[in-house]
Amino acid sequence: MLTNSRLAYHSHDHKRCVSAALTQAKTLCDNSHVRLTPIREAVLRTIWASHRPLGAYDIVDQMTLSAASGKRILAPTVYRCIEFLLEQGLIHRIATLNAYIGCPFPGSNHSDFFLICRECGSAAECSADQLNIAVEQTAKRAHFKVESQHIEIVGLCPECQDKDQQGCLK
Amino acid sequence: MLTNSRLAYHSHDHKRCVSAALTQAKTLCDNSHVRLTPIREAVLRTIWASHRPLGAYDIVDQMTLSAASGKRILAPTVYRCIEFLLEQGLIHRIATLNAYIGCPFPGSNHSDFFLICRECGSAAECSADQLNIAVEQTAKRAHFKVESQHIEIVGLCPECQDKDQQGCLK
DNA sequence: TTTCATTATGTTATATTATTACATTAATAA
DNA sequence: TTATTAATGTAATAATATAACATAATGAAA
Repeated sequence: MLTNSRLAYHSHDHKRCVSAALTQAKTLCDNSHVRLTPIREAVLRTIWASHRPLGAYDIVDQMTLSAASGKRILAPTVYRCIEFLLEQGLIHRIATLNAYIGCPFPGSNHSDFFLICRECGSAAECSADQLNIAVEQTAKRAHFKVESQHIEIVGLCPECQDKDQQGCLK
Repeated sequence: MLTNSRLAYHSHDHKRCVSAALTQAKTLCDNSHVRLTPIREAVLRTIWASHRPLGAYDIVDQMTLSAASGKRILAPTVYRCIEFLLEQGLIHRIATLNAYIGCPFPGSNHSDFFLICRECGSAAECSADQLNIAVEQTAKRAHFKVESQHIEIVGLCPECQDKDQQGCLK
């Protein structure tokens, strides 16, 4: 099983996540002969600021903040970058949240399986053959031909389970 | 496995789907001591007009059309009914489409597993233990505690596969 | 039944998310 | 260079969803 759950839910050197994501992005875009422009890279970097899915207008705000001398990045620009990054498989849309998250293993086989912590907001991605097979078999019994799948799980990540045990939540 | 895929994807006497849904809704609301008011029932009926997920403003438009003498039903009213029906498990939100669909087996165990045909737009719901187990096990390997799940599959329903074979699509 | 409290709906305004249309600039190819 | 295509800037607006507050309907208690 492929997953970034260790990183997503525990404190770690996040700079390494970001640089790994950017390196992979550059390689993939090179190979696909598409351009990872400075703005697209900046959007990707903004989304990778944490393991929490980020809304489109959060990205707009963040980028406006971090841009030199308050240069405004407007919604259509951000949406165009999001569209590009989705097409290249570098980010995913978390549909139940209308939010976007970086893909930790772009280019690899995907389950499009997300574990979203309702408490801390962090989301991990997993890819598991067993799950894909179960989806395929269940669909098959309905004579349905699967082309893409999207699975969102909401619950508690390991850290927030601990806090919950200790009565630290709510 | 529980599914309404036969009905969802093939021509059938849809009036029976609607009346079954309304009967179940009344029973469930009675048992839960909540009120299925005329407006809530009308929204449920509108959503059940087909097996295709319906957007909130589609519901607004449909209801305005079918209401006597063009009485306008406004967005907040519809959203409040949607909220109620979601809470009672009588409808589901298809997150990737921002749209709503009737639940064919409210009150039963759920997988929240939807098979959405990209061609005809119809969606079937399935509930399969095998799938729930696969989700649970995959989450477990990430030490994640599942509280709710939502699975959307996009592809081709049986009828549209046939049409595709015959070259009738695109 | 009357009164009170609660729940549901009506109405206006507005917040949030996403896209269209068109102008301008930058990158690539002939 | 020049032509072509791709990317970005900008203003306006569409589509989806909610807030705030007024009014009406319902159910429970006196």
